Amino acid sequence: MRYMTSLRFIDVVAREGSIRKAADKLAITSTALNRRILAIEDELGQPLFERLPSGVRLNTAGELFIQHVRSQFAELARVQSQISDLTGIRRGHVRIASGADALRLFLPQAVSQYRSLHPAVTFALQRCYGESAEARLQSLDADIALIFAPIRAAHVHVAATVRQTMHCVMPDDHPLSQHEMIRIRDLAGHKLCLPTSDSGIRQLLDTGLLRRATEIDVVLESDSFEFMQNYLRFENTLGFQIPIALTDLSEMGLVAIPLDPADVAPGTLHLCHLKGRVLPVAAAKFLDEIITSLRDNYGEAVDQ
Amino acid sequence: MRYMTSLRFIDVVAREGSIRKAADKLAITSTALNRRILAIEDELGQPLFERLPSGVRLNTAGELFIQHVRSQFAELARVQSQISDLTGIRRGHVRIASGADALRLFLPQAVSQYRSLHPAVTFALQRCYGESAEARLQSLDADIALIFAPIRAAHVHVAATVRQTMHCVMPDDHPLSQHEMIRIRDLAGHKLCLPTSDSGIRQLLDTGLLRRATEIDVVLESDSFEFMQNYLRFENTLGFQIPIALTDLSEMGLVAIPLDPADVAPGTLHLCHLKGRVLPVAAAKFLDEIITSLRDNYGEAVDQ
DNA sequence: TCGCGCGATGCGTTTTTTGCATCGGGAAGG
DNA sequence: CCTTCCCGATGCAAAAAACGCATCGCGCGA
Repeated sequence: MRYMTSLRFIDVVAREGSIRKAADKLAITSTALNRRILAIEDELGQPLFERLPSGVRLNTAGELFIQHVRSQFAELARVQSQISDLTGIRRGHVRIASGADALRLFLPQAVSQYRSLHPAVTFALQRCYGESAEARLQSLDADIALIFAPIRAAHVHVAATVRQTMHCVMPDDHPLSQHEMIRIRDLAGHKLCLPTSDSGIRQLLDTGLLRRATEIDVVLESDSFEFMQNYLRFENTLGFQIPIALTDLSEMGLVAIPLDPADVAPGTLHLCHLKGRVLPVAAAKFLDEIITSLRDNYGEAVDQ
Repeated sequence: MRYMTSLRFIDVVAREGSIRKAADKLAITSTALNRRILAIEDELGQPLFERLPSGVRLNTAGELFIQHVRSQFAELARVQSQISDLTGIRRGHVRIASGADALRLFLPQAVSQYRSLHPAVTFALQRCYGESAEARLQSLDADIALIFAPIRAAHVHVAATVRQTMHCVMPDDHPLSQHEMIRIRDLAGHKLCLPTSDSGIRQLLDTGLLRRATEIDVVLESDSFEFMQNYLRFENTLGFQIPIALTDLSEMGLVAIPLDPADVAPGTLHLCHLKGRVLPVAAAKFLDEIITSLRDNYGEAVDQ
């Protein structure tokens, strides 16, 4: 929308921290951009940016204003999507912030199923962990977040939760592969692959392992589940995963066995959006879909 | 704010129902206005107005959009007032929709007291009854409403309520003037002045009188409390009023005597704003003030 | 001390917006 | 049935706004 040009510009300047960099990104001259900002500050009666030698930075008023600007964008998107829905064709763009877990299989399936019904809806999937996912909701860079970690920020609304029991993944010829359930003490003497510590899985494991004070043998850390899963096939080690991230293991010669919940507490996957925000039609309906899908596939412990 | 010009224009067109009339009001030519509207419709991808021979009218998409536009204005006002508050000077404009009751004495006092503390805050007071006050909250033409009537619309949030016992107003030489409390049956044989039926007072009275099936003698109806109160001094009749609207009666030779609550149920004065809306600082603080003031002056039955 | 990168500003040019004149079409009135 | 009036839409020229270029002043780091 044309009338929002100045607002869009301000948003970019705030993100870039420099008028010249923002101007580059927007493909205009710094002159024009600078004057737009001066004009708005003038109309508002006070500056939004502090001028530093290295660029600009939002002041307190600017922080308030930029939040308003971003909510305007989100609101406009919502209204547009609502209007499009009147014609019968659902349009829109849904931005999802998710941990790597749900990006493996669950979200690809869910998104493709939704898009087969509503081809005019586009998606953006951003991989990120707990706190940064919450931040993206706040800055309106994401509509929906799937967070496998405790929710910290008060501005996040949890639309649904799913309990996820930690699983151990291993080659099917691994010594532990015949267990029905694995205890922490069983891990002693085995080689482990762990996710990096920003992952919710790792945080749960750390809590469990620490409590049991078990001597463990970590041979590898990675933030890529795919890498770790493939690595297990070459070195006979143990990986960890939650159900939502479990792909079809058997054809890779792998098995997943639950850890005893008494040792490692089940984690909780949260479906969230920004509190107080009315989501665009497309995003709201997609959220409904995945809540239903989670309830159907990962069962019992889904709350509204 | 300049960047909102097109939106302001659209709002005026929607209200006027005609591009040419709106153009007159905005002191521009219909050409310019027309093209702005076409431009926005073009950007949005679909028309917002139906073209009638006599002018234009919002279609469904337009209704959705205009609501968005108005909420943008309200939001901007809120942010501006919040930013002004940073500098220590509270600025803003508070629009209040109220029945005639509170406009007599309570609101004049409350507003003047607030303005003595915050002279940069301006006020608009709109006299209107129940349903239309609710409509003004919805269309964002008012920030706060004082409604002496049941709340009908779901979009209205009640911030506080005050119970108001119905009083009978009469010259101090009236036969009933020595009563401690008046029953409906006492009214038989006396001449009455009643507010018009859009008033909350009248509605309460009608309920009470109907239930008692008392024969009453209505000599006069008016929507002006001031007229009625003055009229009582010339013809020895009975008027009705609630405490918040009672001015200093004794110096006019009038007295107010409560009606028995068993006969006429006490009414409820509601302080409302639009549900889900964040009020501008000035409006929010004023609301706090009058809630406190009501609690102090009209006592017991104030809820949050 | 010099050079670099930053935001601000004067000035000529380009793009956008506006106003005037006019068209086509439906509604009301003779 | 025709005329008249008022409506929104549109071509074109003038006015206004936005833009880009060149340049200034200033603080930081080499």
